[in-house]
Amino acid sequence: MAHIENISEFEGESVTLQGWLHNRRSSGKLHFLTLRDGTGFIQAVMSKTAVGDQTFLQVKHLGQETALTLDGVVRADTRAPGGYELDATGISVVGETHEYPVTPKEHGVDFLLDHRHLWVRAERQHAVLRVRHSVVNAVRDYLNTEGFILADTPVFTPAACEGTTTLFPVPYFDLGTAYLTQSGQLYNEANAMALGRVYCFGPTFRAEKSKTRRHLTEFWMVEPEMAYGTLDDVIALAEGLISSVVGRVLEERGRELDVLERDRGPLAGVVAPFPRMTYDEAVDILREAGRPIAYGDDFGGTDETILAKRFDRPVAIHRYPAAAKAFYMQPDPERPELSLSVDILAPEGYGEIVGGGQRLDDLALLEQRIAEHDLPKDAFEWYLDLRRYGNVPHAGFGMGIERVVAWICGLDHVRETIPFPRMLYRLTP
RNA sequence: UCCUCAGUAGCUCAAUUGGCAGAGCAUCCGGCUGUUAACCGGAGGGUUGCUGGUUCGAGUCCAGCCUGAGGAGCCA
Repeated sequence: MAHIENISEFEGESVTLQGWLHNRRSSGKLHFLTLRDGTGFIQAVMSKTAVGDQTFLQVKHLGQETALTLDGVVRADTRAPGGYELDATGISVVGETHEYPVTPKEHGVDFLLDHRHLWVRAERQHAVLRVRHSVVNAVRDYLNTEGFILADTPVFTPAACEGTTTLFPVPYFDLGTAYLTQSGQLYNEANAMALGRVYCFGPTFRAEKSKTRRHLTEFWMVEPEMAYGTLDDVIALAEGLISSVVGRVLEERGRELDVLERDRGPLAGVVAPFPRMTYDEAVDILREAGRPIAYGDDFGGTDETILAKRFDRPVAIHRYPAAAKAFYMQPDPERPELSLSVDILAPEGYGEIVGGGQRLDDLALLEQRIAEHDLPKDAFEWYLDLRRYGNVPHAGFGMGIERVVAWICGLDHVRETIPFPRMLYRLTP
């Protein structure tokens, strides 16, 4: 079976393509039909003499997104965007369509999001989702090759992983309220003590009332965790992972990047090692740039953009003040007020794509931090067991897939990087 | 939660000082043998987000509300 993706293998041959009519341009005796089949887009040329008057007239009245199978001969043509065209010899209409809403002209964001179930058929959206597929595959391949075991963590959780972030409550039979996971990390730590190097990869839910181009309420996150791992191990792993993912997209999604008109230059330079700076150094840079930042504050979106724009590849910022990070971060032994944490900021203003660090492994200090954060100690007893039995240094991070895809594709909003985005004011379709 | 902006034909948008509701695309009809968001000619298509107010007259001015977008905070 021929697909548009590998149509070059069929040059000179008769093929049948199963797909949908993406667009039609007609003259008196020629139809130019753009067909899409899920793997790509191709133009078919249908002449009146080749198919006869009756078929030619029928095709003239087919609407956009009509489902059809098209028979024809594959021909190389320099005028065609993909390098190949189809000389149509026959057509069979599978599903008629009239007045398809998402026309080839411009549309507003609200209209497009209301029609997301149809918008995903558009050429740009098709390209983004194929890039996402490659990103996800590259992540899994890299971690698998590095000896990580996939050990997925639960979506229903009994309490907050990090006390601060807002959670989505769900009624859970007779056991009261469960919450949708906001991170698999705590369970990852348990799995790492069993399997050594592990990762979880699944949806994550944040009920924050964030309404920006970088936020979804439901997003996908990959979280590797390493027993006997350190902060340096985390930074090295993240560098390897990110550069591997970018390399894979450049290798296998060139056509999609062309459709998105993505400049390859900034992506080609994304190779390890990445520049690194401490939180202290970052604060100095921001103050020199005139930002009124108080020492100890976390960085805002504008701050992140200023820092990231100084480099041609992602930058790792490490050793944040402990107060600015979650309760489970290991203190820096040389300066206990700092944490062995790291954020990696994507270039070109795309912000934080990775956050992680070395986990707090001192039982007494962990108990103290849980108390300081007013977290229910009972709910964390199992987590404290990890420090009681076979306790070792360990480290890990989380990487947000949608932000990575948005950056690689050069999009201005993460909502286009997932088939059906979930946002503060949008739950449908 | 706060700040800013927007809502007129299926879609994207115009409408001058408050004075007849418009265009392109889409749809329908016709034309064209190399189009790339094709083009050319014709036709149909309106509760101007909602409620109230000012006025001889409101898409336009006033008040309230609804919906959405961008940003802040927070985060991946």
